[in-house]
Amino acid sequence: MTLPPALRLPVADAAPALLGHTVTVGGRTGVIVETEAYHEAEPACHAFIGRTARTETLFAAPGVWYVYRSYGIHALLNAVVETEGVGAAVLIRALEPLSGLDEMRARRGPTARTDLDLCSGPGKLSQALGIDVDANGTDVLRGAIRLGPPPPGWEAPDIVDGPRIGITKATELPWRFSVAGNRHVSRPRPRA
DNA sequence: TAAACGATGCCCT
DNA sequence: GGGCATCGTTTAC
Repeated sequence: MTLPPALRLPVADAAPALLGHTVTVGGRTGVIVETEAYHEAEPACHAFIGRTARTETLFAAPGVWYVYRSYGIHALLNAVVETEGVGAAVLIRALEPLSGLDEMRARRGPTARTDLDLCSGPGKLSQALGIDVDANGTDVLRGAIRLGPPPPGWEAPDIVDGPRIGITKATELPWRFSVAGNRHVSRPRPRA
């Protein structure tokens, strides 16, 4: 296994390039259909304040996960990108479930009414796959959470961009990317 | 030691 | 489509 080249791109290019890649935990796999880019130069990124105990992972070499807790409840999964010493990461916002659907349903519980609810949000996909903050800093190729290339037959999708979700700063940047028309994105039709 | 704050999700209309 | 619950972590005193 070799590191996906997308992880070494500038983050605004890495985020759309990661669409179509797979994330696997145990026997559960999903295809990335929605991402957001975060970079230390803009204030919405955790790395904007510099290196702290919390943000240290963001400055690592590409090839590790940055996992943190949001709203005291949800674990959010990011792939660290660019180069060592630069705080940049791609937030994985939604997956299209590919295998291990039964266990995803069991982990999500009865609130997931349909399979569209399994991984259609950054907190949801972490719960469905079993990702927690103890995976922060782990390797994307050798750790418990595996990043893989797009599955056979996957074709380069049409990509829609728009403003990022749930932030109050730098909202003018069109750094949210999703697969056009995919039903598993967390908020369809980002620009209407 | 204490207060504020979310890179959200869920339930209700 | 919109409003609110929720609680660990961070940051300030």
